[in-house]
Amino acid sequence: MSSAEPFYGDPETRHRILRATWELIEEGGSGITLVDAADRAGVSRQTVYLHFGDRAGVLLALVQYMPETLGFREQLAHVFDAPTGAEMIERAVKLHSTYTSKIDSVAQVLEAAQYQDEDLGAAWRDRMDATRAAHRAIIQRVADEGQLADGWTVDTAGDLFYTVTMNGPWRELTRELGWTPEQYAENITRLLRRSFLTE
Amino acid sequence: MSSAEPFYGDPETRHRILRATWELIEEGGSGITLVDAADRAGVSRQTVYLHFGDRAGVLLALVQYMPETLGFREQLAHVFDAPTGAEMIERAVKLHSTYTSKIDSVAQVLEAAQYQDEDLGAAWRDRMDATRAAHRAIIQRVADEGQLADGWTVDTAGDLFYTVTMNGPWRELTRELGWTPEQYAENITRLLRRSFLTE
DNA sequence: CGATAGGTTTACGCGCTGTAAACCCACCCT
DNA sequence: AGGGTGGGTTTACAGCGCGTAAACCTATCG
Repeated sequence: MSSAEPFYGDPETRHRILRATWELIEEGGSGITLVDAADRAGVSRQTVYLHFGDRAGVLLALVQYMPETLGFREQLAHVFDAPTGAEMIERAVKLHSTYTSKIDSVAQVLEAAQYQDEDLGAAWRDRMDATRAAHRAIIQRVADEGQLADGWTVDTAGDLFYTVTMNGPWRELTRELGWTPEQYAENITRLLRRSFLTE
Repeated sequence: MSSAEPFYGDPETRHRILRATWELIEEGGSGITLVDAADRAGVSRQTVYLHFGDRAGVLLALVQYMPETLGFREQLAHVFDAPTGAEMIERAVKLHSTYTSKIDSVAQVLEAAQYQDEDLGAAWRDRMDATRAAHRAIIQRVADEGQLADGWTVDTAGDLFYTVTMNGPWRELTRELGWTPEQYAENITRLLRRSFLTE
């Protein structure tokens, strides 16, 4: 029942629980337990329940908390400030790569947990939909400039852009195959430009 | 301790447990429990432990069982029979798409579970490495034919080919965005060909 | 006819989740 | 001073799934 509980308790405490959870997931992987998080936050387990209702509630809160504390909105604005569509693609991939390197551990846990809690799943899909819309908008810009290569529609290319730059491939390339985030950005950008843009 | 237990018990029973697990995951998603699997297989919970050691052991066995029962090797051979590298790419993507549509539910569970059991993680990585090698070999063939576009190395293009055709993007496109496996194959093929092949 | 393989039944301990209730303390208000 | 209240703590308990152990059943085979 992690549904939109209004404010409860000291925001400072809430803040600390979220940070603790975040840290723990980054360090220790997925097997994080509420006791761990509570301990790290210097708080009893029950306090966590007071603030977030249940386990999924904590993760749900993290979905908002992370982009906020990392100033994601502002960085995204910079992408849309780009002069050309081609430049937007490059900036978007770069942002995606650096941002993902900061949140991917948590994202991985969220991805897995989304199927076990309805609210959490909905929140996650919300973010995905927003991401997808942004990618589509970029392709739309490319098309408006007459630069979208033959064979693509805005929808198709937008969806491909969105899915190809999802966390899974990024994770595999950087974590398992040893690519740096910069290499990722460079090569994915090349892949996309060659496919989507007219010469 | 799901480590390579030798044969134990009736192979038929083993078979039925695996099929039951497979079915349940396909139907019900990730929250599958050993009781569920045992019940469906018409067997007691302890029998499952006798055959597979523990939960991870069942999934571990599935990693082998699925490609075997689906005749994956043979289909893969057909990919490598292709006359040209470009044709190999097309066949590989097509195979990937149809095969994934049969195993993705289970794959999703395996992906999630791989971090909680060492042996299972190793087995999963094994399969991933094999997949990656196959993709690389295809790109190598393209390069041998002098068809690899400027800017790519075999390694880089191979890794991109491998990661772009991972399950995550496939899942998102088909399950969430409503693409058919055929649309997926067609568009991913277009994406890759445009990027990797010389005109 | 006894041994063995393949399963079943019963039972137990463990860890994590989620809920509930009683209590504690600091602060504010009158 | 004294009562209320908000924010937390402590203790306790039920439930579920995993994993282990031991005793028992029953075909089959030499």
